[in-house]
Amino acid sequence: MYSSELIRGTLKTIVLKLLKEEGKMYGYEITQKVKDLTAGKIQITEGALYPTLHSLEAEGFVTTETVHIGRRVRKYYKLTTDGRATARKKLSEMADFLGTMRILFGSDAGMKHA
Amino acid sequence: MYSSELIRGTLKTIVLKLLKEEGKMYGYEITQKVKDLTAGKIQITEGALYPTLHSLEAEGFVTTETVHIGRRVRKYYKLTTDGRATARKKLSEMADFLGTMRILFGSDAGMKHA
DNA sequence: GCTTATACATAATATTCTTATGTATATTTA
DNA sequence: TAAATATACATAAGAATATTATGTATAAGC
Repeated sequence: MYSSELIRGTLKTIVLKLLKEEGKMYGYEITQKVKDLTAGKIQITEGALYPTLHSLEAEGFVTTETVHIGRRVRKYYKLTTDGRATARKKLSEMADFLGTMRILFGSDAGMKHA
Repeated sequence: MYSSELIRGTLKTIVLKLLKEEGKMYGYEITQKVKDLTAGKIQITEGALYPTLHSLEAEGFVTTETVHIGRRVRKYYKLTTDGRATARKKLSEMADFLGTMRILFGSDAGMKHA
């Protein structure tokens, strides 16, 4: 796990990226997907995720659909047209930002898997 | 300029990195250096920087030396032994984190200058 | 003389996260 | 089969870290 301050600020962008790729996802699924993709290094907490999802909905970037699985409830999130535009913007900003970080921290930073 | 949320959490690490490289720096110099290195994309505000420097000092990671330039005052910051160890740790964490971000956002992310 | 740059600092506010707590169903394992 | 773990949602109190605004003062450029 990273010291949480680094992850701070990236959550919304991560969620938008996943929704853009997967079409629709529910909260718990998002936490597991991120955990998988990052080998457990990033573990999104529920206290952070659900408020973020709710705020994305309030901003009109996602719509929800509630599905019953047996007696349990799942709430799927999916991007709106606005949400797709925002995702594109945020993702391009993130790509640019990561490039800038690589300049700041040396071009070998973040290349462990190369 | 990036939407501020992305930069959030990286400030302390940026400062430690610069101090490690430059030996000693004063506050204003740090803001200019970061602005230069990032082509203006990251502009550290004073309200963020000075509290951060003060907290690094309170934690024992830097010492200060006040120098008079004419009638004006400059406060130089320099890493302690503890500070150097922390810098190493933070920088390696940052490198790892950037690698993880590149996995999450696609390996072309952050490679604009390649 | 006026504007901009240099150089420090702090306070009120906003944002975003952690930690703790709550509810409930489903599955695995001892 | 009882207990533990996993699935699945949610919110509230508090902490951390930034923004924005404000304050003080000297130096340089136009």
